[in-house]
Amino acid sequence: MAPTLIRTRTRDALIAAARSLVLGRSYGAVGVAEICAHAGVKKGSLYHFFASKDALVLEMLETLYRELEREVLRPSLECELPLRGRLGRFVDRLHQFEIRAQAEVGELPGCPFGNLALELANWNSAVRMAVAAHLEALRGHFQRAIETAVQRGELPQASDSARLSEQWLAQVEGVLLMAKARQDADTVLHLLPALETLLPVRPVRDEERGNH
Amino acid sequence: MAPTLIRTRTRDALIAAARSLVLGRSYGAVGVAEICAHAGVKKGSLYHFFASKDALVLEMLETLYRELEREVLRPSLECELPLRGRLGRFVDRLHQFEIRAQAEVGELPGCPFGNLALELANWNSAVRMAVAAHLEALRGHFQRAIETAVQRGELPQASDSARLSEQWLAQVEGVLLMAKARQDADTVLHLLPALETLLPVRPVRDEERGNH
DNA sequence: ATGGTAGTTGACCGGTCGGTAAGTTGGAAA
DNA sequence: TTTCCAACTTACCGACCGGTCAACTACCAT
Repeated sequence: MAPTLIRTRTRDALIAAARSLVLGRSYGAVGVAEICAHAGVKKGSLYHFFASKDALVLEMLETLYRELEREVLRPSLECELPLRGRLGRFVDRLHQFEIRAQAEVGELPGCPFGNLALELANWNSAVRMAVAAHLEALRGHFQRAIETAVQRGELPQASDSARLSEQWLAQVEGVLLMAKARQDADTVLHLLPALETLLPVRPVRDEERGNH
Repeated sequence: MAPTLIRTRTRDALIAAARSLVLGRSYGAVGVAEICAHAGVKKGSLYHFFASKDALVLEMLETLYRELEREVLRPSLECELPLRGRLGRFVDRLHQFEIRAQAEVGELPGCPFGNLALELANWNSAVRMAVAAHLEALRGHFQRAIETAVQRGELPQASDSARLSEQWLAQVEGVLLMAKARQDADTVLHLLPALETLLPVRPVRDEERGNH
């Protein structure tokens, strides 16, 4: 009933088209004409619903991040497992996310936020700032998972959760960059488990684990 | 005397301009008109020396990679120090490379090859293939450094140098992505030492080192 | 002096870019 | 039935894209 909940068919089609095309290529390599054609809509309609190409991409990124949180981040990093188990789930969910996106979009997208952060670095735009904010939010998920593990005694009390989360983010972005460059989702499975190695203690043997 | 050694002033200026602009922004965001203006040359001259924008960028990348090898890779990864020392030098040289580029170009470039690999992924062009080749060459430097360390007994004989070099490359690319997104060269110093952590043994204490 | 040639120039090409605005349509409220 | 407005279409804009081309200049070998 709330008017803002009425999502027009055209509006959704435009967001979906922008998502498919921008994830498959890049921001600059996709034009509004192509987005409209892919959505089965004329250009004028795009500018009826969105103030600009930027505004459309901005909203697409918003929905994309929410989906990433719902299907990858929360089910893995916030579950009840110990940290290593959560990491395993994260790698697996991320792998499946890439595979699904590859099937839908036609190209393996890597990390859409990392991609745009690189492409739009030194470009003053609202998109650039939103992308940076999403990357920071992603890092926040990592940091909270680490802090939870510290509280549970799985990691030393002195662990620097801020720096560790940054190193995790760097590793994730680097692995996704290589996966996209190679168009190979399995690269995620092969390289991302190294996230464990970045932790301040070696992989904990079962008999060693517990409060210390 | 050899005719091919006569590098015209114009030619060099075009390569330098392409380097400065493409590193500062991206491939798609820089046009030939802008490159020519930055080089103080008219567009016709560009197409006298280069067959296309692609050909110019291709040659720019070639010289850039040679410089990277000369000033970063070889002095660090191929020196006589133990692996940890070589890694420290690598981090430091890379940090200085970013700072110098930031001073010359105006923007922190991150890894030019990683940037282009992302931007041109799923784009069939000669530039894309050259970029992939340069990334693979970079990984080769890492792998050789690791294999040398194995031969010297600094790492276990069973070390998987191919996979380790891939994880290093991912970490380097990820850190440079974040450094570029933040336009902060110190990010390299803060995050890249994690390369050590990816090695199959914990940081070796001095009294522990030696053949095993 | 003369012809050849590498370098340079400016005008120009078709195509595409993001964006605009006037006009048409259809359905719900009055 | 009339009015009104959101949804949508069509035609168009100026700017810029990578690239072409014929003409011109400067210099060098003959």
